[in-house]
Amino acid sequence: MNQPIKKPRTKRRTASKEARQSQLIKATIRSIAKHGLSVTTMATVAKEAGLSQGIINLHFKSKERLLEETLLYVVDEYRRAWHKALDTSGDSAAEKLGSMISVDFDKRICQRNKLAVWFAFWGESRSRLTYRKICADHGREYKQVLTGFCEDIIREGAYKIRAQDVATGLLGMSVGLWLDLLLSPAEMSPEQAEEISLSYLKGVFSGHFSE
Amino acid sequence: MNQPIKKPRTKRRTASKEARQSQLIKATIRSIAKHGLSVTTMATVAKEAGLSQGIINLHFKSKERLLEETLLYVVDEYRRAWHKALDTSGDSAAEKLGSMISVDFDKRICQRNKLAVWFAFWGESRSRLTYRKICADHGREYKQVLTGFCEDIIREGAYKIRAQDVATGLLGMSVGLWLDLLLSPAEMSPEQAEEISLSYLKGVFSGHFSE
DNA sequence: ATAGTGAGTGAATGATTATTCATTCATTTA
DNA sequence: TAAATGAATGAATAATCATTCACTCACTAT
Repeated sequence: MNQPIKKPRTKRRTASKEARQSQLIKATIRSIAKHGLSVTTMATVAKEAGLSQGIINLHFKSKERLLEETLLYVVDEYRRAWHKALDTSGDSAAEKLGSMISVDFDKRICQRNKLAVWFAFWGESRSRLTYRKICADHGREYKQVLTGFCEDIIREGAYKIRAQDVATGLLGMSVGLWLDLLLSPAEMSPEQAEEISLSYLKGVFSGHFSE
Repeated sequence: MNQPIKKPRTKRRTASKEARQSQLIKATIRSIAKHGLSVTTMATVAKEAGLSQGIINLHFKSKERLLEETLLYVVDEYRRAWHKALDTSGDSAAEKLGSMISVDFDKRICQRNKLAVWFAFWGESRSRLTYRKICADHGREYKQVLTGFCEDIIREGAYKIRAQDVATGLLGMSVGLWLDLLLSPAEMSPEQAEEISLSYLKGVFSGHFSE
């Protein structure tokens, strides 16, 4: 407190642990999107972050941990987004379902950098227990909530279909539409994708979603 | 022709170019499924094939070419499968559509090793033009055919939905269900997956698919 | 049989990469 | 102000990897 005047001639070289970790995770996301997971090295991440080689091992123990934390970050951001959407949406099951769909195609969630991370880790999941577990844990929770709303709607409308099947199909369709957004952004927009998902819901729950 | 009797004391050490290349591609598929693409090395592939280090550079110029040929192999196998299914299925658009779906969940096509390859390359596609092009070229053809049948059905049934949207949604759902088969085989079977896809078609084309 | 052909090998090479650590430097504490 | 702290650096290290190539071996043609 005794140095009120101080020219910050150079940029701050130190930052809080959390800020640096977040900075490195975001750099990892960009590196995976730009170079692919198998060409993402400590060097590409450090360069992307504008920091030095050794800093990743300082903040994360190893490259592997950095990658796990990156996956966790993306999964958790998605999880928080749909939890929040459920909190602020209308009370009916149909409205809840609709708000979950719209999160899938929210610009923040389905931006290409993030989608690249999802697909990169799915591609490695078969051989990496940790990745598979992170994805499976979230997927289980998500599908359970989705199934609950479908059950309500089916009860209300006496539809002849299994709730679990609709939930699985809906989630699956989001994954496939995400792939379109990732690989063919010229031929697919988040708005179109959301419309396609809604048309599925109109098809199976005609009494609830046909405006 | 002058040596009718010959004890093959050791295994044949030479094989035709095609046989070796096919052997190496299949070994690559197993390696990607077992170790993941980013841990698949010349050594893991050679070991999986039961051959020596140098043989990959002999038959394919580089690791990169081997990977491209592997992706092409899987894509082409899938392409041939649905072409063949269209040749042998009934004439109506609904039957054609149904037979394309059943190819997606044919044991030969959706076995986990193959699915691991699809997702591994999708994960790298953003940063590799060659992979992206191979996937996009097939995807375009597939979706075009699918859209054609949807147009026929929509015309026949006067459904209020865009053919392209159904085709995109259907293809997307297959991708998502493949992910379930890849990551959670205990909770998803090809039969269930096919049923879920069909329930989507029943929803949007109720007059054509409700038995 | 013998020479010739080319598939196949695997040790050697050079490039890349994750990790370590002695050192530097900004900031805080005394 | 001086000492202490710990964030950050980046050169050095050790490990891994793709590629090369001189050589071996199976098979064919003469």
